Amino acid sequence: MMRVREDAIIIAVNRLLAEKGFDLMTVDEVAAEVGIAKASLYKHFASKEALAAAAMVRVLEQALTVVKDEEASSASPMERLRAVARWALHMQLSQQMPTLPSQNSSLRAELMQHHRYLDLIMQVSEHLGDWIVKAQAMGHIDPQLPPDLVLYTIYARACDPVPAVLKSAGRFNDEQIVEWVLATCFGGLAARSSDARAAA
Amino acid sequence: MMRVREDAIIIAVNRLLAEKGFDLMTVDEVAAEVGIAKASLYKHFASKEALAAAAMVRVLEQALTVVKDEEASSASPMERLRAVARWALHMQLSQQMPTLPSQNSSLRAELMQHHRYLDLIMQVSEHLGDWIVKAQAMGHIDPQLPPDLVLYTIYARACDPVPAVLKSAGRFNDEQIVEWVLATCFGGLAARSSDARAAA
DNA sequence: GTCTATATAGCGATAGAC
DNA sequence: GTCTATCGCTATATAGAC
Repeated sequence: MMRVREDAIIIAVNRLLAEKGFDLMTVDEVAAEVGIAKASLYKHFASKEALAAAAMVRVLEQALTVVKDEEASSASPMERLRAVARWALHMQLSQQMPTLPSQNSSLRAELMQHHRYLDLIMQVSEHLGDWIVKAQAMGHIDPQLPPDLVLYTIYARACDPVPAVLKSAGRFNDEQIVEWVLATCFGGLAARSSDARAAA
Repeated sequence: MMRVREDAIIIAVNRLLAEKGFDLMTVDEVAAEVGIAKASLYKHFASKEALAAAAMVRVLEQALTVVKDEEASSASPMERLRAVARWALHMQLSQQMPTLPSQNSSLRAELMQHHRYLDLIMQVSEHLGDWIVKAQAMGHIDPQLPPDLVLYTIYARACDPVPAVLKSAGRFNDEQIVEWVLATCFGGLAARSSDARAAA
């Protein structure tokens, strides 16, 4: 019962974080969206930062599910990385990816003490990191790039501003935007030899 | 005299925007950094949004200078694009690139009415857009990518979170970080045929 | 646990003297 | 134009009744 209510709260927080971000989201809005009083909210979560942390935990749990589904598939490490990046881009375009400002120190402090958050980040990172080194060994990911750089670059797709800008331009639908951004992320802006063949 | 004072204000705003972002920057901090009273600040700029707009105009003027320097050089369109992206990454890493939240509506509304800001954005975009189509015609930039996608992807390097994360990891210096991020932006994460040769 | 009502504080912006 | 002092508002968080 209490769990159901808290789920509703987290879903509302998630939506508002995706829509306006942490700084512009107000606790009053969250309470209004859930349909309860603000004081009741604070019976479930100690602070605004705790609300954001709970939303991040939720999306990381979803991410871990996606990761484990890929792990159980027959896809190659490179294909798995693309699949996770594709999922993150879809989440972002459908306003379901909460984005937190990396600059807000009070929020960072709370997240760094949130054990479940840290544990989930570590679990996801370990799976992705494993895929990255394997994909590099197979020659699918550039073996000269530091694995951390590859990992952060994929993580950054979750808060990439390009999809939203492309969407507001209105010339592409969500599927097309995701594929374009994936193409620039993994393929780069520069032409490849295969591009020359395709263009010819 | 008034111009000198306003320059000092804009420089302070620029630094604070780069450090904490618009929402966490307070007008009191700006006044303290400049060394004047807050009320005096408001004699020069009508609002906090106007302060941010002035900082954006300043950095866009610098960007336009970089663009025109490249235009006057003998570099190829592709090399010019790389050079501008490199400049933006250096500005970001040295805490001189003001980053504005795309979600803040009051700020967006003010910027969309700021003629000089819009004019500068347009000028820079026209130069970059010209280079992009030329680089595509020369086969240096993937001709299958929409030019707008390429433009936004390059603009996004100015607020890419990856450089700061790599820097905080502490394993690379600024020069190396810039080159790694440029490599992923233009070359992509996936291996190229030339990578296979280099790795062998 | 839920509510109404309120405490507390920070911030953007202004008044008014000099 | 600069200052001190303050207004007015909003937002986080809490008190206390039910």
